[in-house]
Amino acid sequence: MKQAVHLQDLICLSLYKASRHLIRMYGPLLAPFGLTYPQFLVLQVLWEKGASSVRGIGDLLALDSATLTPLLKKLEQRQLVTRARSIKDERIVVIDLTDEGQSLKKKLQQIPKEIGLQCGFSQKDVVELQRMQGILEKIGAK
Amino acid sequence: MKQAVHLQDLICLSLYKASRHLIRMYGPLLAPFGLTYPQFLVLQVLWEKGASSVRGIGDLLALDSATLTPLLKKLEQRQLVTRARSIKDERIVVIDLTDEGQSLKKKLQQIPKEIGLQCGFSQKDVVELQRMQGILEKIGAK
DNA sequence: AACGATTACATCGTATGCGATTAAATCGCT
DNA sequence: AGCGATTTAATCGCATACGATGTAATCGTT
Repeated sequence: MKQAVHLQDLICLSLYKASRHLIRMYGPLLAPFGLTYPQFLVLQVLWEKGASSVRGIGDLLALDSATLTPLLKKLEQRQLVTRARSIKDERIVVIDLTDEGQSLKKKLQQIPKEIGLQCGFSQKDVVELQRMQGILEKIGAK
Repeated sequence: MKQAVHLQDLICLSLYKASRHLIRMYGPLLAPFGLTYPQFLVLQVLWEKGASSVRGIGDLLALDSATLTPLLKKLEQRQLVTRARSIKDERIVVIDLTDEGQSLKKKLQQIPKEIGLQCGFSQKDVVELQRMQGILEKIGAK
């Protein structure tokens, strides 16, 4: 009953630092395209899933409309996506890629691998990190 | 040369989601004390290390003065910490706990364990997570 | 049909994060 | 001692995050 919790808030602090560090690594690679990491993630969703609702994007990224709506408006202003109310259900706003947004896929899609290299992970690290994924997904499962 | 990078931005997205999810879990536990997670982290540093410079805190949490200065001013207004220029080196601002800040330690220190329980990690998960730590620290090593 | 509950977004307020820049103090080297 | 380089904080601008709230559309039941 003695053990003080040290700067090992262990898991959470490590995740917090590692997450921000990786996002910072993305910065310089995305800046030439005028994009941020969350914006890149939204594009990634659209490249993979096609037209999606705000909710659909938010479910995949664990972000709500308070964060996504302003972000999506910026992507719309950049002409990378379109925003339109669904006809079948007026509550839903459908986000879709413009040609320009679609065309970015080829230019940006190798960035994650780039980051992986910069991290200098060993083969073993990669295995660990992938096993870790399962556990992290569990955390995200609410 | 074919493999598209799917929503497995793998590592980074998982970290990003897991980190935010854990921080969200802290929210309700810290709110009664009027604290946020980053503020709690700063207090944790001070509880463990004692009086520290802004830089010293920032090194441990990977945050710079642009983030810490406003945050520390808030903690100062709450009377939880003091801010004072060092006499030996006027560049340095020394942050120290007030009695009130010190006294919060007992009340807040069990929160991380609380979170751990809520996550429902198995014994095995914990081992994995700790092994993961080493890898994550490597990421944070710039 | 009608109406309370639910769902999907949008908006507001507050609190981070961080790149870039500035200002002041200290260091190092000659 | 003198001065350019470095170090430490603070400031600015912009882009998230998220709890709380508001609003309109749709759903479920009666």
